[in-house]
Amino acid sequence: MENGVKPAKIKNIAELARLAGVSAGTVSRALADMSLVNKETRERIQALAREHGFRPNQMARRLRTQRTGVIGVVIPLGHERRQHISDPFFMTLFGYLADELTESGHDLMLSRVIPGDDEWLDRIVDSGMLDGALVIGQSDQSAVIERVAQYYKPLVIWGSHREGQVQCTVGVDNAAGGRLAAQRLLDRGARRLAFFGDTNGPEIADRLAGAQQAVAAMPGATLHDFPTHLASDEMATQISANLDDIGDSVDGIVCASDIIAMTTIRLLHERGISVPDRVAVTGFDDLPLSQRMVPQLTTVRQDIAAGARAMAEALRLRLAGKDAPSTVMTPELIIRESA
Amino acid sequence: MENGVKPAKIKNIAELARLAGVSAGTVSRALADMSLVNKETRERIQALAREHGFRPNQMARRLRTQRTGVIGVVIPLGHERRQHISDPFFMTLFGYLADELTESGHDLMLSRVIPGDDEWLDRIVDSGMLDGALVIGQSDQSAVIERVAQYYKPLVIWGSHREGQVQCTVGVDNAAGGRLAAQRLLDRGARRLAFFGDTNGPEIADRLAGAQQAVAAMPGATLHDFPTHLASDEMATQISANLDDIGDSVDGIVCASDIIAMTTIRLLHERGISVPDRVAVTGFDDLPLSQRMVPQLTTVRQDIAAGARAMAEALRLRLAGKDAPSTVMTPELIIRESA
DNA sequence: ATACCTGATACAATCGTTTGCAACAGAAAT
DNA sequence: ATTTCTGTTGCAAACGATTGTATCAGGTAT
Repeated sequence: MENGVKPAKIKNIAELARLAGVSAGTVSRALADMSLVNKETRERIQALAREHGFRPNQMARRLRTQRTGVIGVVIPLGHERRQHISDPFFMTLFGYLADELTESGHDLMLSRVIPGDDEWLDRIVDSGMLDGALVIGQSDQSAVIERVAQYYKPLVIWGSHREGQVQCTVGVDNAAGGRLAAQRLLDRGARRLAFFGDTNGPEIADRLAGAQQAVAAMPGATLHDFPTHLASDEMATQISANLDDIGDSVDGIVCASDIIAMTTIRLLHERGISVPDRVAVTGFDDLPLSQRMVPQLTTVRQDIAAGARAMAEALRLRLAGKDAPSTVMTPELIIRESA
Repeated sequence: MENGVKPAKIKNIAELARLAGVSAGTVSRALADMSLVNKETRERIQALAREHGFRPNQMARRLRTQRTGVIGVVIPLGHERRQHISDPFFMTLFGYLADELTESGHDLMLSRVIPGDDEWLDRIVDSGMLDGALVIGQSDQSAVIERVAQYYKPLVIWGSHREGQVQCTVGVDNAAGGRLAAQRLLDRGARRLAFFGDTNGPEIADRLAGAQQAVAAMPGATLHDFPTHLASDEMATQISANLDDIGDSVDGIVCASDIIAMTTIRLLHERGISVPDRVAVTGFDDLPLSQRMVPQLTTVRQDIAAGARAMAEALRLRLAGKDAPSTVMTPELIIRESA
């Protein structure tokens, strides 16, 4: 090696075995550092492997052992085809999940799915290349997820928990969150509220329902909801249209996400409408950046890091064959400047 | 099926073959929809597979075909151990990459690596489970990357291009970017500049170098650089310290990233220092959120989406055995409100 | 009647590991 | 001198697909 000449590339255990003058089985055991093989042989083989830069083929290993060490992360884009993976909420959650799971030696595989039929999730969990799967957001695919959850255990979902559900979910109480946001606006004296969000999935629908409850309990208060897409390019034009529609008739806006809130505030600012004085705005998520903007966002906090931890923990339990219940986290109102 | 009874689970091609009364090979070809097998047989087998929810094992398939359809995405955290995957710039780039590559049928596997030795990248590309790899950021690992790039072709790096480099990089001209940012501040009349960023990796070092060039060309202007970590929790306290250090002696700050700029502006705001009137601030990256904040960020745009496209394209070429050169993109100054 | 296609299917090798079981040498116990 | 361990190693069967080659029946050309 001193002259820098690379030894010929070893491509499998058999070749290394021949080189070492032992059998393939012994090499396999030696590389796994099993005490079954003599310490000297073991070290000799390991040294040889290192010298030749040999690493056992993972595909073969996984085929044989029937486990992959890979966790699938899936985002179903059922009702929102144009949404991208680059959506900040998803990316943030994904980042924390990655931090959690790579810590415990797993790899993450990302799949973005546009459900074309009812089999998309089956295809993923039956592909034979995953030890478990995480689904981010139920979109409008709750039924499919529920069906798969009945036969595939190592599956954890980010989303809303419903009574009698088989699927193991992690998420905040979205109705409570919606209530908190609307209540905050009402407490500030706002009475004519609007809701910006796409209610096709259960999560946002719950947030709207919560907001409606709060408004119903306050005599004289009204709430009007405006469908608002999440795909970033459409969002701005749609919110613009919403604001034109509203004119001066609204004094508080419950936004279904921080991104929507951020865009809304930006557009209000452009129209010379001051936030929170003329119109108060609440977000939902408490993304890291919502405290970095001006004005800082009053929002309903989902503790994304804690959520990721809960998902990882539930998955670990389920991978070990144990059962893990759903986690419903309590949302927290973070009062900053926008409402 | 009308009574909802699930047929017994088929677990491999051989069983399905027995059930269909044909050989395993025929089933394999039928599922691949090859015209070699009779149309009727083919459809019968496909129907049978669908009915039993059978899907071929991907591990076996990949072992046999020697290709995996998986692209590895690696972030080396050499000089910045505390940085998380959840870093917004990385997540944004990763999102676009995912959009690009899932489009062409690839899956993405994420690995976060804290280089403990010089073999971390070898381990990844030799693992036998990847068709190719993307490395995000060179950190202080340029030498390792360069060595691996010499023998492993389907490898594309996000980072700085240096003369004579073997590795295929995609990235902006960081020195030019640094120059643009500093020049903008000088053009507004600022003369006592500061640079916030961690110059251990080549990218940020280049940005600083560019800024220094611009300042050197302007008589009477000065530039002082302050090391600033990227890990989000440390960043704020460190910037705070920087600002204390600076006092009133600075009228323009070149920040090495949008996140640093955003945090800096926030902290200036808290101290009652108006941006851009008292101190002008530039960012770097042009993350989607930098136009959503108030004040909107004046920043040096790296077209992350275009970068992702270039990386995907270079990788596709290299997967096909062709050669692909490095791409150096021209940074663009985006003038908004902060400077 | 023989030779020659052609379309469809079966056979068997292969990908590179892991792992239960057999084998074997040398030492200790009888 | 035979038996019984004990510590190592080799052998060979999985794992579940893909794919080049052989086979074979039926039809057409000679």
